[in-house]
Amino acid sequence: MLGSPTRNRISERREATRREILAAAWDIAREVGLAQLTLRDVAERVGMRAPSLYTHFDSKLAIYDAMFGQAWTEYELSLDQLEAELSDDPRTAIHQVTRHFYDFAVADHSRYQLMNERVIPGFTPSQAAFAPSLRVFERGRRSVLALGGISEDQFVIWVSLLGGLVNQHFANDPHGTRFSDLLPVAVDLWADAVGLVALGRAPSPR
Amino acid sequence: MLGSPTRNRISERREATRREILAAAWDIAREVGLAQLTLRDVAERVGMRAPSLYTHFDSKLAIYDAMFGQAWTEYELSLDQLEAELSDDPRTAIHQVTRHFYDFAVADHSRYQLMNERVIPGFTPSQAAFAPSLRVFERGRRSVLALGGISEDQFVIWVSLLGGLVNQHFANDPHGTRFSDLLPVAVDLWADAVGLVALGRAPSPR
DNA sequence: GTCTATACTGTGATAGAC
DNA sequence: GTCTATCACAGTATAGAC
Repeated sequence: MLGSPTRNRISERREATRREILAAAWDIAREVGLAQLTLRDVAERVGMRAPSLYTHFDSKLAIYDAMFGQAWTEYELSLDQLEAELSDDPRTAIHQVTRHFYDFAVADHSRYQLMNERVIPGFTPSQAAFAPSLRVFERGRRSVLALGGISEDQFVIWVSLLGGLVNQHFANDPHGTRFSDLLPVAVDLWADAVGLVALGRAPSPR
Repeated sequence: MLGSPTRNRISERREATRREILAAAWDIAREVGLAQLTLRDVAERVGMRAPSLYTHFDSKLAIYDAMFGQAWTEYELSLDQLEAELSDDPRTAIHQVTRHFYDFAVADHSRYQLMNERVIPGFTPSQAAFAPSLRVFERGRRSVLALGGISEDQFVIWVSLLGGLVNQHFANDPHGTRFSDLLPVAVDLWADAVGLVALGRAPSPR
């Protein structure tokens, strides 16, 4: 019964409506800010009244939760392309991985806030929505450790540095390239300290 | 006229009431979270009704603004003691400065959110409240650059790394010491990379 | 000047008719 | 599945008592 054609058409329609709602929510979040999102605005954009959204989502936080899952899934998918282009040279590779994350983060402030900051009062991602986030972290961890000679501590420090630079960007130069320009400098600083070599030469002396 | 005794007593009373309101606001923020603060709760704690707060503050955001100024002023004052205790050894000194900021940040999540993250929808600090924050930054900048051989870029990278570690703490281990333990490791990594010597020995090889 | 009572607006959320 | 009506609770503007 669950697999009957009728049942499928209905659940497909439901899924499409959910996606429509989420797309509207993203649009509004980008326009007015993640926290300024209101259910009435979202409903209006999809041609509904606010209470009707409760047919598709349990609460406003459930909408944020689905958006959280979408954002991390989107990033997870982007990793496939990154890994296909990844250089054999460890020094070049860490620059690539860092740049990839940084550019994704900086491209959409609302998305970054939802993914990595807890800006929404009361919001904590559900286990289901958190899953892609965990996978991404593990994948990044393996990528970086695979560069050779990197300790767990050094990996966490790299993560912290990268997150710190993104925060500095949004706090102090959200429309400029100051921290984007600083990114390779920071990566080299870290790579020098952990002794990450470039192919064919010794760790660069600074 | 402005300096008459009556005028002073009145303005002193006003100031005391403002401080009382802010103290109540801090208490509630620590209990229920910075963003969950409501004017009715604040008013109740000081024995008023919510609208009465508007005699002393223009808006809820004005209360956050005053709290922002208080927090940075508090940190600014704490720097006097730090600088009195500061070691002559550059390597030891950077550990002290870093630890001082980290411990202050981690001691009060609401305070840190207000000072360094933009968690309150619509809140941007006023120029007046921002002044102590700018002074602290300049003072920190001068302290670090005075250690010798540090570039502006390297200073900004230190700031980013420090902020990143605090964020990681609140996001992933808010009640533990994981990132506190990692702090000296991160500082040494940075100090090694920028060639910050310890007194009487060469930059430590890693 | 200080505080209160009242009320207006906008929010997320629920109940029940269709 | 979507609507209307309504609720509870925010921040806050206003008028007026003291």
